[in-house]
Amino acid sequence: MAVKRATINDVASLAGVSIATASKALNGRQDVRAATRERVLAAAAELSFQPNALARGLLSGQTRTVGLLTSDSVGRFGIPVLLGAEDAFGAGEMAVLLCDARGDAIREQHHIRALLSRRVDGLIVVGESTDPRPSISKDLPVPVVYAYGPSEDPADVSFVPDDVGAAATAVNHLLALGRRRIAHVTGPGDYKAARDREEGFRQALAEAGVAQAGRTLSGVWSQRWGRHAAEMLLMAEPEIDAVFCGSDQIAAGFVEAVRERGRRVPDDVAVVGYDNWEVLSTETRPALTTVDMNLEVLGRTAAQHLFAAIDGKATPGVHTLPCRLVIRDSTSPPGVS
Amino acid sequence: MAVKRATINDVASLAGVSIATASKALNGRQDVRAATRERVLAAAAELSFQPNALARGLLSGQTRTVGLLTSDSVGRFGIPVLLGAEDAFGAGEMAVLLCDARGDAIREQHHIRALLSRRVDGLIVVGESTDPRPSISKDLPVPVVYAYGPSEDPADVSFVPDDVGAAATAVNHLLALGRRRIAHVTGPGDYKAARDREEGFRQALAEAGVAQAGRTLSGVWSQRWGRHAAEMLLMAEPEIDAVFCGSDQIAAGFVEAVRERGRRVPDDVAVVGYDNWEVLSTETRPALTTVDMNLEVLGRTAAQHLFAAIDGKATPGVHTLPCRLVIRDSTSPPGVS
DNA sequence: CTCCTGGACTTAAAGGTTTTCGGAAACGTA
DNA sequence: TACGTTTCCGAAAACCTTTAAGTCCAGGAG
Repeated sequence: MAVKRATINDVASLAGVSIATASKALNGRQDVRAATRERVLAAAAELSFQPNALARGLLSGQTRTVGLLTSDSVGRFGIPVLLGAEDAFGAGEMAVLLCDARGDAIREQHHIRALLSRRVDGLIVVGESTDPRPSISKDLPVPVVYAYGPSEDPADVSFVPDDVGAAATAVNHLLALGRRRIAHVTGPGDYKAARDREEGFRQALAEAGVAQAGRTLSGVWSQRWGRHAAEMLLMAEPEIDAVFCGSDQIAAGFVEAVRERGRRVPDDVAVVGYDNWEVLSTETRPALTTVDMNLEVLGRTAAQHLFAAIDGKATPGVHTLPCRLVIRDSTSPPGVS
Repeated sequence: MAVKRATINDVASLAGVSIATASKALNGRQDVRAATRERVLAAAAELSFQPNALARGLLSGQTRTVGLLTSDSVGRFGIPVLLGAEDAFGAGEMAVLLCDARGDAIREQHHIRALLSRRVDGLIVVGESTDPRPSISKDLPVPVVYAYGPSEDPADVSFVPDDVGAAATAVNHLLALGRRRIAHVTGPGDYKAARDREEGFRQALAEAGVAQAGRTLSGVWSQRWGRHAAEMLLMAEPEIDAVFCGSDQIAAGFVEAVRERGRRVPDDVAVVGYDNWEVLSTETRPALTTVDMNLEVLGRTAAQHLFAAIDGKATPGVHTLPCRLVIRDSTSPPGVS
């Protein structure tokens, strides 16, 4: 805790010039003599002057601040997006105002008003799932970009991971390894993520002319369900040689149960997960081949697009961003290719 | 995207009063007639007027905004603290400006300047570990509170979890269950967290007059190390009946290896973890008894204390906050008390 | 010598809000 | 009527910065 903050007035006094000249010198404008500029800069340094962003914003109408509205406190998906966004912004001179609505629409409205009153230049809305969510863009004086969870309104700008494509890629990887009896274990069917991933799974199999092994098993996003599903599956369809799981949690439970049953991963059953949640995917035995949704990239892209929108150049629609298959030992053991 | 923002001037015009009167009406001040206030409020609602926080802040010198400076992008510890802080702030009308320094001192300085130029009312610094970190409070015009990772300067205000006390509580829990051959497996010794937890472990054993089973095993914070340690320990000290692990990751690996060796948890070996990282602690078999550091509470407390500091009433020093032992089946199976 | 040009600097306004202070009207009292 | 008091409202300053417009002066052209 130190002294009073210096204003440009103090700087100008100390340098013996008017505030206008001080402003010009500090902002690198033209009509100021080199010697004068030196004096002003020295004075500013001496007083450790920091221009008041409030006054500046009041005048320019731009705060160089964006609001980030999230709904999933737990942050499993929101946090990477947030980091990516913060990354893109931090590179420049933007700042991020963070708000967590805790899934409550009232609280969300409250936060939106607070952000607007702070005159943010734009808004990023991070969903807690890939299911479309109600739009908030109507009647807002600033542009909005949706990340991970898209807006229901196609006129809005949304960025989502390509779950369908990534699932297909994962299955193609299994097919390329020669697996032909591939099962699917996933989360609740009321998640769009579960439905999309199943669709990608089906598409890839259909394209290859391979039949699905057993029926899709829908449960919850937990290791427990993964274990349970593995036991059921090994009982009902003992000949399966691969499984595509809808999440790393499910996959982690699955490989554990497979091991306990005395079957080998990947030799007997290859397993692919989803999310690349490192604490799970790299710590299972064997480590999981899994889909990384590139959420940081998604967040960064959303942020960059928000810049464009602020500058008036928005490209509406739901943009799907590619995911990336991370190949580890659960499909392709070391030394085998 | 909608129309121009209304100013208090527009509201005043519409209501047929001066801006001074409009301001007083909107802020619930005294000397304005009830009928006039009604008119102003109606006008404000009609124009959906939002006072410009910049102008207000410029005048009052208070932005009702705080900066949150974090160093651990991955967010294992920072995020709950952040959420707690956001919670405490959000209840009022505060907003949080989030900055991630990525562990880089230069970037940190950069962020501090940016936050100061935005005239934040205070700063919360979230550490990535409980190891003391360099102070940034010198010569800052706003109060600073450190959360999770304390400042090196004892004149600063820091809030940290009580690792020593929590470890002792965990061990006392094991002692109360009748265990007497208790081992300790933890992370790298250059982490203060590892040293503190070991100290609590030792204190509790000493107080009970019980000897430690084997030597403390220091490794890394991973499941792999937990499994490895379990194998070594079961070999070297087969008579152990309990283990206190320095993290849930280690504990998760530990119980897994114990199970594989055919020993039962908790019947043969009781296991306590640390962190209450739910994806691990509730999904192991059996679910882990573990220490919850109450990080949300810690964040909330830090935020509340920052309020106090902004109002001029700071209480310097390192404040330790109690943790909470979450008892699950890895020490106390269902049906047994 | 006058006029113009251009450089270096200053004055003043603007941005939106709060707050102090003064003014005016209404009313009661002497 | 004159005056004091209360109640309500408006004018203007203040917060800090940027910028358009204006001032002043030296020097060059005519």
